[in-house]
Amino acid sequence: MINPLRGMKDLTFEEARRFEYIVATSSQIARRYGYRYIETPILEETALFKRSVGESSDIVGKEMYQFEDKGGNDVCMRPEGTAGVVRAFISAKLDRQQGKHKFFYYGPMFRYERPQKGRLRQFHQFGCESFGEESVYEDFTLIQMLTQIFDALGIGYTLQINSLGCPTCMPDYRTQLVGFLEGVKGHLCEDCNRRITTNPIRTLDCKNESCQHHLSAAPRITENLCESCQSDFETLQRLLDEAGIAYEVDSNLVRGLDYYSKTAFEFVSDAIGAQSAIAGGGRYDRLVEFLDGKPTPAIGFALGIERIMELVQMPKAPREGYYMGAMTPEALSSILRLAARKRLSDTVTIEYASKGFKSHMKGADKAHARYAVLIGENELKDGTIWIKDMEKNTEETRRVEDGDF
RNA sequence: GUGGGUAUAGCUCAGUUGGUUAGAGCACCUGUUUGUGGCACAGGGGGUCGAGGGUUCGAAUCCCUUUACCCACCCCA
Repeated sequence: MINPLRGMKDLTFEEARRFEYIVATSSQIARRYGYRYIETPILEETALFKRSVGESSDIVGKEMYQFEDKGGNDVCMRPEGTAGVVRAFISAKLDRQQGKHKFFYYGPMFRYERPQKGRLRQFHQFGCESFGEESVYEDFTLIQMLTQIFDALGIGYTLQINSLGCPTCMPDYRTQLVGFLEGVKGHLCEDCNRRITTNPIRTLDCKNESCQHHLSAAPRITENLCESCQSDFETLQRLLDEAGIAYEVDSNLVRGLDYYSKTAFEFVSDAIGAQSAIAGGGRYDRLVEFLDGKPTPAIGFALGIERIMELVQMPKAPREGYYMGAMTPEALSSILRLAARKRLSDTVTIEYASKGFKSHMKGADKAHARYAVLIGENELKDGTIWIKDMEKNTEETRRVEDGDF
């Protein structure tokens, strides 16, 4: 027997239903905020991710499905969605227009990690990217949209926010932080020592307790923001307060991808194990430029569909459509004709085998059909069908007219 | 990459100090007189006990090896 590869899963039945429901609910809400669907390739040039996600990140450093294709190209299965959308934005030359563009997407992402609860090698994200909007009101709106999505899905969460600064204030802060880190480097773990040169900000969210202890006195980005960043961060908090959206400021919240600046946020659940982030995002005003586009402010988020599948409150599936069956073999051709007609507008399940009444009733129940439609000898003779509403428990015999009933 | 745990029916799991043809619940199929689903009752199909080797008269059970999965570290949505 051939099993799926490690860290890859089939979704069927109830799981597939959850998946569809999350995508449908999220898409519907995103559309209300002006987002439109975008589909980008799963396979991209490796350079795209190296330049956007960042070579210092673990994702690019050790988790990518990277290989050479038959044409000798260095390619990668996308490990996240933003890079591809930004690349598509630039490829379509939308960066040369002045307008605002909002896109949503969903689909598989690939990271070669050790699987565990809430972490697969092929997993799915739903995401939104907003281009051309500089205002912090957009940051707020995006967060608001996420709360609306989670509320619609019946999911509880904690919202954490931070500001990562911008090219004006970040370099100074970074220098300050490196200075501090050099002073305590003897007490920090191996990873953090490496990060001092590769990506010092990442030390802040090191999970090592000893590191956290020694980093507690580290300078905080939120206390070293430039005027513009500071004022935007304050505005964001005021807007959230006014909207009644609860949040925590976590100055150690550092997104794992290098491209974020200013607003960064994360939605966390305490009900799904160690992999608790259910959505994350932030502003990436410099990314379009890094990928050779014209400077364009942008902000986005992604949510992890599999993680949310464990939390979503599903509405009860109603009985739907028709179950049709014959109680005498001669009636099957009538069943087929009627089914074809009904299928122009409704879901129809056909039982090809001629069976007893009770057996058909069981079949209709199992098919979760709203209506059971049967033809026996009497009905065939009279040109009628017998139909029962499985929910209301009402039944009648109807005449077939114009091939329909 | 590092730890720990678990592998018995489609699913969730029992299986006593090694002892006859390996069990339960759920699910599935067929019946309970050719006309009423969910309920009940009766019957049925389905397992080389993850794989390989060893100890033994005898192994699901003890020992070794191996693989897969799960959880945690790490990473992140």
